[in-house]
Amino acid sequence: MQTLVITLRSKAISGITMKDIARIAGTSLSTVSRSLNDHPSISQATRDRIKAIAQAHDFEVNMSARSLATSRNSTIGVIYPESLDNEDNFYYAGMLLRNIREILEEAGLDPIVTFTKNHFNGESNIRRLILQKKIDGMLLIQPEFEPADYTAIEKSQIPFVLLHFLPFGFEERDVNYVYTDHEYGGYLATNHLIRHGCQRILCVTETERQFRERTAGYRRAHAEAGLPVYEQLVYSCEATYSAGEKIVQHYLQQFDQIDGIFVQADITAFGIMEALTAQGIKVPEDVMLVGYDDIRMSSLISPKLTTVHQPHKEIVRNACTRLVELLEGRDRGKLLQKFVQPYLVVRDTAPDIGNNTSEHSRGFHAE
Amino acid sequence: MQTLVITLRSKAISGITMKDIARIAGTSLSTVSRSLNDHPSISQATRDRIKAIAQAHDFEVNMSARSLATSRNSTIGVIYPESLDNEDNFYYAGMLLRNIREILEEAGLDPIVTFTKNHFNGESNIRRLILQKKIDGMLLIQPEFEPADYTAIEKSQIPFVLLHFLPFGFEERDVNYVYTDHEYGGYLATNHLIRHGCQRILCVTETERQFRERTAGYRRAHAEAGLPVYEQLVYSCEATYSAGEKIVQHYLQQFDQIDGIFVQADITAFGIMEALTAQGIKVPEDVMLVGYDDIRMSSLISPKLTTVHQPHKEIVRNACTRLVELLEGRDRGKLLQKFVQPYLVVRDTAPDIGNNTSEHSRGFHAE
DNA sequence: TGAATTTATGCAATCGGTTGCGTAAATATA
DNA sequence: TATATTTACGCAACCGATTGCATAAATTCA
Repeated sequence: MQTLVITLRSKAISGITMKDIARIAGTSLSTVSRSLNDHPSISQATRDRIKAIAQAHDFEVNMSARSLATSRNSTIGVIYPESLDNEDNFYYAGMLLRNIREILEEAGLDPIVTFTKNHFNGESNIRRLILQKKIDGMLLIQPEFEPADYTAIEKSQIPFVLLHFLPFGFEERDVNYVYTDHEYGGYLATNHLIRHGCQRILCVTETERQFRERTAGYRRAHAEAGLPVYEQLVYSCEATYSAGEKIVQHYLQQFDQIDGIFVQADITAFGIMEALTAQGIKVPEDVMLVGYDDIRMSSLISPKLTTVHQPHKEIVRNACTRLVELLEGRDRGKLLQKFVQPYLVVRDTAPDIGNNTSEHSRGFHAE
Repeated sequence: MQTLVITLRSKAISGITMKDIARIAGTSLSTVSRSLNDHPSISQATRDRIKAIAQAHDFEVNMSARSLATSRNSTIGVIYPESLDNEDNFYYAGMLLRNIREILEEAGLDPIVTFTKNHFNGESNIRRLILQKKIDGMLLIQPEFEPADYTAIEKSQIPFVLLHFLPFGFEERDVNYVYTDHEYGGYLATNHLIRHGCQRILCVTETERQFRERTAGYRRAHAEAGLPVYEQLVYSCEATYSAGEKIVQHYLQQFDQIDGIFVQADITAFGIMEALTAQGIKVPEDVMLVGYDDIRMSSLISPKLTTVHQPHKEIVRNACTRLVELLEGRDRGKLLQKFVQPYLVVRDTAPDIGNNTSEHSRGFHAE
């Protein structure tokens, strides 16, 4: 189906400019600009008149022109590793992005998303974004940095906030961040299992920082309860579904001893549950299980997963609020280094003593 | 922890400009611009020399300036309804976005995402994006349009492609779109059930267009097989998890008759399976079940879901390719109105006759 | 009422590129 | 060798805003 398209060479039905408004209002261009930006030195009458004209003509400021003149863009870069965007982490990245968009919108900012690849990538996206002046602030969701990237960020002097991840060594640097108290999350999960009678708790972890911290919480819970930690029960592997099946295979002989599992990623928990079921091992009757992340699926499958919930919204809100502060030049000297507290969501795989499958029963906060 | 921040008033370590390069190279500004843009009327020698200088100084073009001069932005707007971003559809939206980002990146374009709210929203995001000149093309993922929005789009004369949804009436308009052949998807699913002996197939649908088309496929499969369609078995409801539970309740008395279910959304299928299990009805032994969407979860739960897969990547690739064409002014007269073919993924809830749970066994394509 | 302020507005430079047009130098043509 | 072309580059206008500085008009003060 072919169509004749007549391309008008006359400038399309594009919006009017401030110059046009000036002509209509019989004022100067500067007056229009100042009126629309609520500059104080404009009389109320003129301001109103000009705003009315702008409104009547559907005027919207040309952001390129404004950016060029002010070197501000009202867009901020959201940068996260490509690996956060894989099928298993999908929900996770989406959750963060969704909250980011929602909160930035209130501040009149647009997020522009880009990735950092894991494999080295000479032509760094970050550097490009900064130099092209497309962004004037950054939300960095990065477990670690390419040295070149971080150098580019620092040299650029554009404001940024780290969230969700905290690369090693950054907790003491003069950097704004919002991070979860994973040690406490690990403690909550393990303590829950111990309080419900578990004595030999398998701990499925990973090598990244936040997992190590969860394991530290696992240890603290044992210590507080006067229980020994069996090192062979601490198992490190990728946080994927298929890893869960391997783990069950690996510990198959020991499931008469193991009475609890703390899996530090829900997706892995699913793999484990599936494999356990296949082996005729029942959750929670034979072994209790607590996950970490509280992804959507966890409340849908059966039995529903008891898990540690990370307060994404709180993380994002804190980070965005701080970033906006920085963009507006407020409190530049302040430093936001916040740890948010996760909480336990008790469901079926490790139910509460009364066995009431209450949703969202919050754990105690650390402080 | 307080820190002393010394804000340098000297213009930060921002990049150099073309003017700087011109000075260094001892040429005019225009020559620099033309060199970097590979304009033909520049000698190879000059071009190389200038590019070398640019490279050596980490030059990146200031996009605001370029946009202002050319009224092009190399960003395209990705616009979808907020409802696609809810917890149940999450994976879905993420899947599309992910593919979009990947494909646009190859073309040197940045996506900028925004939503349309369902509740009326005078201050339309679309209009703002267009008038502010932040985007020079659009990917529209919209089941329908606010009249005001669509008018703004048309008047703006910026290129756009519809994908994934096709609002009523648009199939015959001079509009580029990529859409799935849902009728065929519905046919595939139903035909699979019928061929495996199902005679009374519950059809769980919804009111939106794509669902109606799936139901049309359901009817065609019946007609071809010479089977009657029992209208009371066609049930329309929201595509959510909880709806699934309600449905089982609603049809509880009839499950001695019903031998197959075609659920037009995987997430609803999960709700149904859960409720069926609770009632002691077994899938696939007592009733076979085919879903639609092939979300991640479908291949993870047990029994694994037989479902219709929509080829997101193909949809997105077609749409993006066409959009890039339009942006470059190529084939403006052409019209891309493409239907992509979904295929059936046979898994456990409606296994193949040989009962081999082969993944990704493709259905036959319609043409 | 004249001088000192304050208020409201305009002028013009600037942000960093792109591009039509003009022209000198280099090359091809007769 | 004189002329016609082509090649390579510079000039200057322009894109649409913002903003420091100057100034006319309005207001306050003495």
